[in-house]
Amino acid sequence: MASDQTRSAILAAAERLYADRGFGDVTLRDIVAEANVNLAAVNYHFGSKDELIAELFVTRSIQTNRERLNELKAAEEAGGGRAAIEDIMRALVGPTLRGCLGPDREGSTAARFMIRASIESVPPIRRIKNREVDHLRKFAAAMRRAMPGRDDTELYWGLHFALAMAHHTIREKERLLRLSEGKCDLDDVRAIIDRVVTVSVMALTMGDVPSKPAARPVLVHGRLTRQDL
Amino acid sequence: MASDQTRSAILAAAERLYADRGFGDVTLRDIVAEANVNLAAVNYHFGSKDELIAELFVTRSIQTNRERLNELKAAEEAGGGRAAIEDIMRALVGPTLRGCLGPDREGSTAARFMIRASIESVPPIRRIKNREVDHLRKFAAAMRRAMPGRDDTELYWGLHFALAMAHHTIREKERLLRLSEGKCDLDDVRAIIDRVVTVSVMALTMGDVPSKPAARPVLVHGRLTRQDL
DNA sequence: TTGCATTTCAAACATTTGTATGAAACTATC
DNA sequence: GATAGTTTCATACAAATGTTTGAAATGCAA
Repeated sequence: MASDQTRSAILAAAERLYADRGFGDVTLRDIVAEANVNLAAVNYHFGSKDELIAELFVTRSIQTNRERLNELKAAEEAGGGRAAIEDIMRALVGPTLRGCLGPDREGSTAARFMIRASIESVPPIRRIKNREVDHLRKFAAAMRRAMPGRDDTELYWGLHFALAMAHHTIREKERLLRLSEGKCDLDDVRAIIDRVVTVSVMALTMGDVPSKPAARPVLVHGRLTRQDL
Repeated sequence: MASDQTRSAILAAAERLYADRGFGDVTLRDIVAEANVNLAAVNYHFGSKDELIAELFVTRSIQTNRERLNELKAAEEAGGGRAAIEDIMRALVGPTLRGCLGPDREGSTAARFMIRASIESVPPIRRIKNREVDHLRKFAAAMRRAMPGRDDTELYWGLHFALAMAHHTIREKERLLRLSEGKCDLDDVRAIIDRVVTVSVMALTMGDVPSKPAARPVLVHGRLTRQDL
């Protein structure tokens, strides 16, 4: 068997098993059994179990981050170098939410894996997440351009809350579903993104002159209307 | 040694070690060494390692939940049976945030333990968290009374987002601190609670007639002013 | 004290786990 | 087809871990 096939088989099997049963319950022996390869193959190809997990997570993270930056770039080009704050937030939370939620994603191994990675927090994944700060700074910079003069602190809190809503929705979607007795539609990803973006923008602009209704973000961009919520 | 002393010593040592080093890195042998008791004492007094962890978490959870319900009750009594939505949200996120953040809490074992429990997600703790839905329903009910006529879906999303911001702030406080280069003050718990409450109420009321500026939550209750944000 | 229940203790158990080894099989190049 | 490099494989290793055991110690009531 060609070397790449074994590598790929391990990656695929590992992602599937981790997605289904979580990191705590899956051993290397489970993985190699699922992949139909020898136990030693994991250490031969990846060095260690942790490096295997890291590679799985890095691969998916890079995909998401690339999508985010693509969306951000597109929004900035469309706005002539300065994107609207709403579009920036959309670029931030959209890829993550689309990647993990939605009816078609139910069967997606990648989606389930990323949800697991979000819920459980194993050392190799935590190490990678810690490097995410550099990536987020690009969004902070874009936000600063979109809202010049605004205090940086407000900006960071807005960014933080946007990620909070997105990740918590992914993490706790089962609980929200149970709490709301199915009333909250976790499959309508577009609506969820709109919702998160709207609240994020509200949080970011809440210091704005309250006497001018036109300054309200929901109205400014016109994309979000009441029925979207 | 009296039986209770051993039990207490194990609980205290376990909470301290879990708080400092996380669930993944602490073994029963570490705990009994720290507590100066015999290895078998854990299984004798608690049955299993998981039951020990469960007892630790349940104890702290009950404290938080009780504080939440007390605040809710106080708010409802003050409002003549119907609490203001802002106070309900404050009762929801206040105890958790106060319990885990703040300069004085830095050295608190309980606080660090709960942060760990929020970050890592071990099976016994996950099982307990799943039962939290019943507790949250009481807040959903209070919210329903505070905002009659509003669609339940909106209400659940608001509740969900409030918890999202609170828990994510606890979980990711280090990252937010690093991202903002210390600009976000994670020690000013009162300000953080105000912030989370304000955004939550905004999220809950954002469907309200946008043409009437007076309907904006920040202005309605008057307690939150611009300098709070 | 005697007797009974509770608690402590040292030691062993029984797995499970990731990793290492060294030979065998395979592949590609000359 | 011989050789060198790569990959696979069965097996062993070594260490860690939660749990159990049965005896010893302790506490307590009669």
